[in-house]
Amino acid sequence: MPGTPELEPILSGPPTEVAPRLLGAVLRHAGVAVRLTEVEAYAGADDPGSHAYRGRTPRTAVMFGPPGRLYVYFTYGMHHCANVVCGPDGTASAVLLRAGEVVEGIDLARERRPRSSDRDLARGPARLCRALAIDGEQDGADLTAGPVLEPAAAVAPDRVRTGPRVGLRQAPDRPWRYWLDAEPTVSAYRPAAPLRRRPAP
DNA sequence: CTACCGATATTCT
DNA sequence: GAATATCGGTAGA
Repeated sequence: MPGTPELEPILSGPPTEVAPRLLGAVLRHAGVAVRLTEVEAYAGADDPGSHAYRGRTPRTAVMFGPPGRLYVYFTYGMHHCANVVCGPDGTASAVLLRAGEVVEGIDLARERRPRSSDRDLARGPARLCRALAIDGEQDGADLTAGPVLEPAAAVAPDRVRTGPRVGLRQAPDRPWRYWLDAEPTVSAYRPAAPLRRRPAP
């Protein structure tokens, strides 16, 4: 189809290079468009924080496939989160879409997240999926056809900030979270949940 | 704002 | 049995 963006140059290379390229890009699906303001890199076999670290499972199969697809997983028994699978091929690397700003279809997004402020509509990986109506149906979707990813011009390097990934106990030393400075839609940083003991009987 | 808690599929121990 | 790439509600400072 004419005008379809060419994703290959954007998604080739290690996830730590792909992630900052995705900042400012727009993901469109089901009547809503979100401009990405925060992402995280996951490097597959060498990365203890990655779902792919212990090898392929039914859940993670898409990450082991070709780049340019969406990896959607279901977690905590109720939420979906979306990643862009990137290259090089066979490495199971991906970039988690953590947050963004709704730039189109805001009324639809408000319907999908009724008690949310506009700022919070896509602030957090599961909220972003809800606003875009992304769920398990989109796992493995081609990003030039299903949910559509529209790359942005590279943002100024001094607008990109990095820090530790959110909610991970593993590999906290890798500052692989990337976000745009001074964006209100960037999600709040939360360290990994501490171990919680079962209450006494 | 921080802190806790419940919901509960998938995966691992 | 227990942890997890989370969120929304509630309670409190």
